[in-house]
Amino acid sequence: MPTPSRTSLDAITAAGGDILDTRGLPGLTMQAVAQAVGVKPPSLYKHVADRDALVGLVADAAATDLATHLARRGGVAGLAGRGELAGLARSLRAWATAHPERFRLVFSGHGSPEVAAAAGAPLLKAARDLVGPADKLSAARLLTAWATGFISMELAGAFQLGGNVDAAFEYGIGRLTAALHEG
Amino acid sequence: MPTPSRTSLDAITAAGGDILDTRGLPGLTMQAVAQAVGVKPPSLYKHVADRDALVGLVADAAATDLATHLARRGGVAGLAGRGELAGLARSLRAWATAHPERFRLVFSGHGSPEVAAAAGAPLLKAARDLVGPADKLSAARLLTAWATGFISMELAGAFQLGGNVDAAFEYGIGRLTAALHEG
DNA sequence: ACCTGAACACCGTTCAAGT
DNA sequence: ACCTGAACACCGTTCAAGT
Repeated sequence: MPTPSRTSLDAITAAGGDILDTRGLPGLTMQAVAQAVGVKPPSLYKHVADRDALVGLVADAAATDLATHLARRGGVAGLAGRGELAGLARSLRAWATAHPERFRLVFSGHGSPEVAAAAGAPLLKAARDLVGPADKLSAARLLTAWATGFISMELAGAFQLGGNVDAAFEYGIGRLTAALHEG
Repeated sequence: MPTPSRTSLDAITAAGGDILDTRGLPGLTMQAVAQAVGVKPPSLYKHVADRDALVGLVADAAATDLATHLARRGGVAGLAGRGELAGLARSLRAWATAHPERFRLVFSGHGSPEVAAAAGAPLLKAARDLVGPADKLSAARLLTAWATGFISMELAGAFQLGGNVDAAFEYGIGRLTAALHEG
């Protein structure tokens, strides 16, 4: 007699995201997720291959959330060129500050490359407006690498030497957008 | 009757580094390290508080290794200003490529902030030569954030969109050093 | 067709007992 | 003073048995 699923991939993914936020990646265990969706751990294997696959699902969901966050911000501002890139960088940092564990997971390589690439689309578009199609990929990578590196170091507590971290972020935005604008 | 230690912190740290290289951070277990130094797992707790502390030791050893690698390269080249920063960035990437797991660990926040800061000293010096003392901290952070972000994405396989990754790295060096030089 | 209990291998950690 | 065996809690995963 076929029994309807007592849980679902969506429920599992959502519960995984909540657990990631509150207990970090080490706390994202099969047991914790199973309990959150009201099922015993072995049942999860009917929906997911193993823990790695579950972590990948949570990573992809976070990347998609980030993508819509970036796309919305870009649309609202409607600025072209230099200001658009700056806005995207600030928007990325704001999202990372609100969801530090999700940010770390998105850029850790646990998700699918396709989903991660989709999240970078707004950046690619803004980069093309600034430097033209020939250099847009390199320019987008320059800004993405800097922003994710800066935010990762900030989240890891690597900015112990003092100084204003907000100011350092704005300094980077200013120098980078100026450097790209000239090219 | 006092018994001389059958192992040591140095041996434990060195074995931890080897295991990290070959089996990654998940493979860096108390059991694996104990076996490598010829001891049973409970004995490690006479030398180390817990696994987190052991991981921290390995991270600090890696950061120190990176620091000497960067300092040596800087000394050999002997270039001032713009070329020095570019050389340091390439040197960082070369070290990361040779020891990807150690690189990831160094910038993951598991080590002590003091040791990590010491590794950044050559960069701080090169930045001061280029932009002056007022902006040296922001400038060093700009280059460090970009380089670590770029390399992290490269190691995570985030550069799926094609294009020449080496060329993108050189593009970043060129734009960044130019932007800092003008300031 | 999905869920469960029981089981196994593995891991971190504690502690009393050895030398 | 350091090392060990035994033990405990926890985790991922498999599988036969339930409904």
